[in-house]
Amino acid sequence: MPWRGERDPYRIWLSEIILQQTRVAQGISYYLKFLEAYPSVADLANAKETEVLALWQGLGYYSRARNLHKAAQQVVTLGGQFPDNYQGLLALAGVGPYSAAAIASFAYGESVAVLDGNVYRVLSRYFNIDAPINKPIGQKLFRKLAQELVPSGKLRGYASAASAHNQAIMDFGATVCTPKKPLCEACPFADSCGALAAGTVATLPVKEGKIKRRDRYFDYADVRSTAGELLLRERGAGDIWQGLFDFAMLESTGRFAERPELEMHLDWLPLKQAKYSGPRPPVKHVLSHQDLFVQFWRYELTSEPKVLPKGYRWIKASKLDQVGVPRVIDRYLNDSTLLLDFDVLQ
DNA sequence: AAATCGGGGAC
DNA sequence: GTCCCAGATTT
Repeated sequence: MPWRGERDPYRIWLSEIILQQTRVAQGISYYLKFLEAYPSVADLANAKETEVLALWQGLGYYSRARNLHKAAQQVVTLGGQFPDNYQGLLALAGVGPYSAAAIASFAYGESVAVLDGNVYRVLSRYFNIDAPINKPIGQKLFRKLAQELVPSGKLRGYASAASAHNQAIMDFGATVCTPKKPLCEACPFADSCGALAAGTVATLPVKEGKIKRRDRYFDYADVRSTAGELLLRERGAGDIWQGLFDFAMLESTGRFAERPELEMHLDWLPLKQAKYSGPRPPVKHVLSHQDLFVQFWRYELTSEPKVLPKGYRWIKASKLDQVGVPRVIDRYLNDSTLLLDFDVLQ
């Protein structure tokens, strides 16, 4: 991991935000990309939010990117230096208890416990605790326990003993005390593990309740101008993908739309005179709380509207990398390119 | 206290 | 299909 042993708070912060609810393997390339684009926190603060979201494209939980940008500007306001303690770090946008503890211990050696999915798992098993880790009651219990275990004092080669401890317990959870098939035979704590003795390893940690999901149906219009530009719309607050760009669309309940419905909904576009194809075979796109059923229609205009509604803009295909688009849109665009190439070859 | 916010990998 | 990931924020 490129951030291993890192002491620069900017780099630690960047890695921790990227790694929230994200596997290390998925985050590494983004970390390197961001570091190259924004070598310092000031560089990040001076960027446009749209540009930051474009770089974040594909990583999900896009509020992290918006808060990353916002926090960078907070730091610049503070004089360009990161807060040097847990409480100060907690005031930065997108920095919660976990990230503040990670930065405070790794960069400054503060004796504060990190509490992430790994730590919940290790502690719940070692101490055989079945309190729910996704409820305030359980989280309070584990926070107290985790903090009691953090050492104070120095340790050669680390920011502090606490820093090494935090790093170690997360590494242990990621490599030995894993969610499925933990390596109990090779575990150095097998002799004193409460869950192993009680036979409850496989049931811990306990998570209560299940998330509610809902189905949504999107009919997207891939509209091209006579010059071959794409019509994109910036997504606003109050829904998924805030700050990213997708196409003009119609959402329907329980089913896809028919072509007349879509064209009536987009009556500010001269779709009747356009060269039309579609719909493409629908795709299912799964989010944490929603199953999206998405269908694409393509229109090549023969004339463009004089003005576009708020949020809409024309974008050249060559400049698509300057805005962030949802994965499902990105996949469609890549597939379209392949299909176009195929048509050309025939 | 509960709901929401992405996308991918392992099983 | 299910679960989980170096969680945070809003309601």
